[in-house]
Amino acid sequence: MSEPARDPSVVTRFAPSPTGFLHIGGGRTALFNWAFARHHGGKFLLRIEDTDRARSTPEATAAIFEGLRWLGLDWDGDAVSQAERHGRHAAVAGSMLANGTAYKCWATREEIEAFREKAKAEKRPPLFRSPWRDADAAEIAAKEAADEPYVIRLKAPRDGKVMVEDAVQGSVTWEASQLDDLILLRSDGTPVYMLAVVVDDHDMGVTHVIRGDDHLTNAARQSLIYRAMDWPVPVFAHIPLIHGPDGAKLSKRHGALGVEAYREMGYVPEGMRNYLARLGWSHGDDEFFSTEELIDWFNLESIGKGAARFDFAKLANINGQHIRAMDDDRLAALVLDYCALRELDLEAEHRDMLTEALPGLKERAKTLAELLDIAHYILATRPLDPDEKAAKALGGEAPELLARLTPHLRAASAWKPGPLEDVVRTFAEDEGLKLGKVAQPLRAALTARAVSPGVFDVMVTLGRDETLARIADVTG
RNA sequence: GCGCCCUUCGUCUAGCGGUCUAGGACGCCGCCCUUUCACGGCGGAAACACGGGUUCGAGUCCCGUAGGGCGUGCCA
Repeated sequence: MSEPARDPSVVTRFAPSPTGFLHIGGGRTALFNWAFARHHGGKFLLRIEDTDRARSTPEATAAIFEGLRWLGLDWDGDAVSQAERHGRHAAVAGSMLANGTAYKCWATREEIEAFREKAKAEKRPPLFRSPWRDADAAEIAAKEAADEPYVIRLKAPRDGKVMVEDAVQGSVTWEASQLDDLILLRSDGTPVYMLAVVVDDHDMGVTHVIRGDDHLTNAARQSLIYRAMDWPVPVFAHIPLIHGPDGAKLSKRHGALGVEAYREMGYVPEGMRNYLARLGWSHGDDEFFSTEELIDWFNLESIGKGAARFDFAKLANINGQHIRAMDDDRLAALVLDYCALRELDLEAEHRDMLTEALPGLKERAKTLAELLDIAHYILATRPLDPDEKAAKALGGEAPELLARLTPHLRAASAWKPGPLEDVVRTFAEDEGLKLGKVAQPLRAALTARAVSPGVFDVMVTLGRDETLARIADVTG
């Protein structure tokens, strides 16, 4: 199968505003940009849109870094701070003033508001049409002499069409009359988002802008700024947003969490990357794939246009598949990291037991949280507190049965799965019982759960003394 | 209000005019495997929003309708 040619000149970027955490939707946008850049062997840059000073704190920025690192999305070079580039933004606005693609506007907020109200009342688009766009030189000179505050606006075309070629949405067209003379520079001299993005993307050499489709209309406005500066317009790719299970906007209750919340729920980076990639992008019938495959396969053509709903069940499944497929060293590292995150202090002994039991545990867990729960028999100390199902398995004749089994266990030739299984099987046969009838109470006694890895493995992990002690606890 | 975008099983999606009595995955149901739970295997129910065109032929192209999303700031 022939894949599209690689293009090392590709430069993508992820440009979040620091709101205190990396939103899951932002995580996916970052992933797409990253995967696209890595696929082509190009660059993936990071820019923090901290233009809104009030909301931008070092902590908020750190949270973005942390989220990206956890997801395994490495960026090239240092993150760019948009706020630090305000001088450059203002200079560009100055250039536009000079080349006639922008103008100074002294309209007051009241004037603008009144204009919009009137337009709405007359059922016209509420787009402000500044009288200063075509004001005569004398009027402008008067204002400038008076040193009154002004704003710099883009001189947008009033006629014709504005077209954006989008790699995902196709070519999208607006009537020029639907676009207004957006403000480039505020009256306090600071740039507005629309200007800052264009200048930064241009200066950073961004070739592909991959972002949420809530920016589609912005792309039209931004393309006007590119043209005004005679800069090449990057390739736009507006990807559909992620919706909640009910089809409405993603809210806190169904997944609009920071990626760190998923980390806390026990999802692993491999699983998140796989699931997020499949939300809006596909590669034939492939559902489960590695990050290497994602990079190899990722393209803009296979991004869908419709919004995708977030589905925890599928995320859990994909995550479980990755946990199962993971090699034990990687999994052990993730488990220990997760314990630290949950502030679980593991004794060295327990850590070793956990590592040893990983093969049996990972088959049963969809998340690290589940894995730890199934590992309860390792983490808990005697006397165990059986859950409901385990208590049931320990009822009736179970204590007597286990009491009769105990001497056989003591006499086991070796404390290994094979010999132990032989002992229990022989015992079950002698008792005229199926293996399950013995194994289940045994499991309950040893793990206080009805679910665990194979009992014989559990016995080995626990060791002879602990195993016998736990059985003694229930046989009295 | 105006503009732009979207619409295949419950969900994520394949599908780029005939190979679609629409394929895969998750979830769900049943069976098998089995010391539990999982895993795995087998099978099942389940979708082209609606209405018009175009065409020999439409899930695939065009136009409406309905529903949904986004935008419409001296926010980003």
